[in-house]
Amino acid sequence: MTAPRTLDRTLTALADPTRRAILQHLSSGEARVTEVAQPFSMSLNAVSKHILVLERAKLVKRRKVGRDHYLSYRSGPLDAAAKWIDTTRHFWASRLDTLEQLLRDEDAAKP
Amino acid sequence: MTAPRTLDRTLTALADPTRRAILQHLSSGEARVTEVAQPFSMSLNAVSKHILVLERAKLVKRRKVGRDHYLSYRSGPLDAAAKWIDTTRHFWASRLDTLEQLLRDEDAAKP
DNA sequence: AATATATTCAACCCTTTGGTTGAATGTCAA
DNA sequence: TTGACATTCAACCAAAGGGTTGAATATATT
Repeated sequence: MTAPRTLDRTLTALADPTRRAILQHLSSGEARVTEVAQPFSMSLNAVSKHILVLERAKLVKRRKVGRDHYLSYRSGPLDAAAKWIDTTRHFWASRLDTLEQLLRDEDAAKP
Repeated sequence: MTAPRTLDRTLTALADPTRRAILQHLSSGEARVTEVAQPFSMSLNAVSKHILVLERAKLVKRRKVGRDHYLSYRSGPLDAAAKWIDTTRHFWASRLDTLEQLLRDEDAAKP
């Protein structure tokens, strides 16, 4: 299972449009920090911070080559988050279904 | 499609263990604010605020009966988030696979 | 050696967030 | 009506988030 703190970090990282856009951009392959920052209207430093958040969440990996830092997308945490959400969702759905069934039965019993 | 702001709110709401626990609790049916707050070691007011966050994200619906507020879980946003994550994930996976394929081909072409 | 480039570090500034306490509001029950 | 209960509102606080600017570091280029 995914530790709660890990899930926190993953979801927090994903809960920001800039960071989602960064991941989007990295989906087509590695890119350097400056390249990743280029489309945004904020400072390079701001993007650098966003990248750090993604890195802490292990959604992005960094490979340093000389002065260049190559960033790449890592699928692990997103897979884990998807799995968590999905199992939780299904679990809840079945619980709610059961409840509904129960209420329906109770209704049907009323003559 | 889910509006970005909506997705932000959903993910932000989920990125907190207290709020996830609240949803967990609501999965077994409606509950009043005090009931929901009972298991936590924080003040009722703090929980009330968390509920508000869940409500803004439409993950929780409130039904007032006299002085009691009955809270219930709504599946919509979680379904949407799951769908978003999943399609994004698959899209990226295919992109990365394609890239890998490309590199493999290029490698194979080298005599 | 001097300069330009890629990136982070550090300090600062707002705003938001997650928590507190105390008072206010609305409803039920004696 | 008086008092207990369920809930929010309001003010406050400390910490975190997202942004800025300017300096520092490390590597390339000339």
